[in-house]
Amino acid sequence: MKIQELAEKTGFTAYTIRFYEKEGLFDSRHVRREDNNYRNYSDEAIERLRLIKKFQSMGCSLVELKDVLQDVNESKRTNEQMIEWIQHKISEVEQKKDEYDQILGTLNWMLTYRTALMNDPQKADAMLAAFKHSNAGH
Amino acid sequence: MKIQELAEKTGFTAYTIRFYEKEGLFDSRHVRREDNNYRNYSDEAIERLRLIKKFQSMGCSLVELKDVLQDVNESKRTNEQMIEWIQHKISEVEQKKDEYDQILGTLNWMLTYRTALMNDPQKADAMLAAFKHSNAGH
DNA sequence: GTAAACTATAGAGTGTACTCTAAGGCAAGC
DNA sequence: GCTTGCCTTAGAGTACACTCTATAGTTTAC
Repeated sequence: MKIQELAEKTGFTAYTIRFYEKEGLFDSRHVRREDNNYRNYSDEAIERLRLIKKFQSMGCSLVELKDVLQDVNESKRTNEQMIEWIQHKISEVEQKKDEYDQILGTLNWMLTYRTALMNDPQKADAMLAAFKHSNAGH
Repeated sequence: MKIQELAEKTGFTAYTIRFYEKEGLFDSRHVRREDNNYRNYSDEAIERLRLIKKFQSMGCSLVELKDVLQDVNESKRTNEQMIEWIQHKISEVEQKKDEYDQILGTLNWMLTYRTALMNDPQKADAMLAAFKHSNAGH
């Protein structure tokens, strides 16, 4: 498929897809050139972009991704290094999930507070006081 | 407390803390000036920075944060708008958590694959084949 | 066969969030 | 009183991830 089609199928712009190629995030499994020099993408390119999106959302830089997504055969890293990296990422993601639970707690507090502010100002004051008190002991 | 102390207590640099002030993320609850023009931070500044860190890790920009963290009294947004924003953020965080579960799935697959590559190459091949097959039906 | 719509490249520009430099003032220890 | 180190500011510089412009070639529809 051509670049515009890939862009539409993945939600990236054609600009971005070319940029990712320049950054070394694709190889011959994903793109080849036609006789007219147009890029021809395989279905694996879709998978690759989905994977990039996933890893990016967990805070991976493009440089890090480039390293990690390389084919096993041509990777600079040994298999042991890769396993180490994956384990590290797994614990990072698990930590992020915990953080998100904390954030949910904060957001729910804010929601309750803002709702009280409208319906029950006295309760809102009490919440604020309780919050300040809970932070007094660190 | 002075800026260096706040920096050490929160893990931000003094540069960043001043930068955040320029961006309007603090108010008189958090910083005041001494006679010598030095910034004097309250304990609330620590809380504020922790909150900034949290919200930032869920993809909030500093501009968005500025809006949201403003005191109820001087906020540009109505309470209703704030409640809407909070609810929106809550569903965003819940979605992110789901995404992270997916990523954990991917990472665990990668870990199993890489381990197999060392100990049981036949299994690794089978995994790769199964993976490609699972993507054939979208 | 020509206009519109797509493709290509190199390289410039943008937005976000820092990060640092330069030049000067203030504070604490010797 | 002087050095060392922290504080101040304005503004420059950096890193990252795009995002677009200019220019040119190719394909498609009429």
